[in-house]
Amino acid sequence: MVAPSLRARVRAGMLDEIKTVARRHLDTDGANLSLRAVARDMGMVSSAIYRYFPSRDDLLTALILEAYDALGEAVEAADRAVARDDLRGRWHAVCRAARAWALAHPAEYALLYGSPVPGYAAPDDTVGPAQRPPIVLVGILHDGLATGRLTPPPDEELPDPLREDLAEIAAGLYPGMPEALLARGMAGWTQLFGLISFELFGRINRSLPHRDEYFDHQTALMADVIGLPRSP
Amino acid sequence: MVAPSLRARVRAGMLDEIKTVARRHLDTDGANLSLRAVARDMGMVSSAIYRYFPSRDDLLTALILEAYDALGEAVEAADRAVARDDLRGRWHAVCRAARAWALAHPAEYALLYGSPVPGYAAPDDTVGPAQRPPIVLVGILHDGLATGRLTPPPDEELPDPLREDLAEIAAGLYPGMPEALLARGMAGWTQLFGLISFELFGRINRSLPHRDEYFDHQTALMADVIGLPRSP
DNA sequence: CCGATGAGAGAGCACTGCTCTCGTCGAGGA
DNA sequence: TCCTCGACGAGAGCAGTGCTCTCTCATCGG
Repeated sequence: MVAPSLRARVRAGMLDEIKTVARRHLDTDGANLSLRAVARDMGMVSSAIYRYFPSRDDLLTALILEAYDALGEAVEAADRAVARDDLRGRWHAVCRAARAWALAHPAEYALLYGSPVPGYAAPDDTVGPAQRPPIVLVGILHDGLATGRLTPPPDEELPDPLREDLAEIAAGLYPGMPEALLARGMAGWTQLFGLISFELFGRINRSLPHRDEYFDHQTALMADVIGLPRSP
Repeated sequence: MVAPSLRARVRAGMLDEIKTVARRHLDTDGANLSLRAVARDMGMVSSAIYRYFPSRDDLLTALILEAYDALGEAVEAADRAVARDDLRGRWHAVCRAARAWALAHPAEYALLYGSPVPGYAAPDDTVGPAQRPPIVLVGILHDGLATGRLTPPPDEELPDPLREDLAEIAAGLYPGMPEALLARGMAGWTQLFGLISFELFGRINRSLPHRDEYFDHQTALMADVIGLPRSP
């Protein structure tokens, strides 16, 4: 491992500082991030930023990538902190961690799961980190199957094309997972995302002051749907 | 009813035309609507738009209001077109109508349910139209209760504060609706929104080509959770 | 030590939302 | 019928944006 030159280290520091300042602007001003404002905050001129990021969208992409990883790390850490065989506890921990991260970083969450920025297409680098939360959720189901604590739902009538799609997804994660169970896991993930988005984008607050309880109840409902056992 | 003056009629026509052109721009360029571009398309100068909308945000608000009403109308029409006692049929019709409207008007859907435009606060006029879809969904539950076709879920252990919140919401819609059932209805609404958003914001297409089947299966799953009877 | 390279500054372009002013023209009242 | 007031559109202008180009200077590698 060769020691990086001074220039390289300074450059890495600048990259970090730009992203930090940009993240701060994101949290206050929302998604329409101003490159010039970031540069101004750093005592630089806007054109200097282009030495580090070829365009504003690239800066956004970097922020999105880091946000995906931060969310994924938070979710995985929450899962790790619970005993492996406490399936329902893991489920709730993961859901709460995702919500907590979103509430703590609303602008970044909006960047990840809000309406796509027009004219901006997320590069392929993002699909990996983006799948970490749902993979954790499905991992709980897999562990439940493996230890026999989770009995898969009765094999309901799935249309063949859908069954094949689900089987292919399962093959990439945990081969042999029953399609109906995977579908329910995805329902849980969709529900989790919908819950957080509703809460964050302000379509629920008015008439539902006790949001923690509501969130826990709704995620518990999905845990029931999936069939996670009640007590560890 | 007094006949509106020529000037008033011309003004109303201009308002409509501006909104129409703006909607067209919305569908192509996304949420960052350019007032100047709209004016250009109408052969006007940008400042002239300000005779009709005091700011860009007000134009956006008008579009949002109309979009809420269009979605609400589509959903209510779908509900009306099904026999009242076919609860599950109504549920699916409403869900499909919402999805179809969203797929047909992605930019407007993003305006309604995507990340909030920074610095823009939706005025109170929007809460009414915004609640039309969930009210339709809950109406299905209410009809099911009234006709005895829907048996409410066992009264699960709801924390008291949550039960009170739900009771208050129920009081404003259908007094006496069991809180646990209302909660499941809201879960269905959250799920529907999450499904559409995932599909529209491109976080699902890659690995799930048969989206119609997936959507129907997921909404059927929520119909099961709510307890809607299988056949009419 | 010296040339190549990276970094920052500054000017400039096309664009944005928005404000202000200035003619013009139509509708309603005297 | 005339006249006044108000609505309307045009145009210039301001501050801000992303981005490009050029110029200068410090740093690094050979």
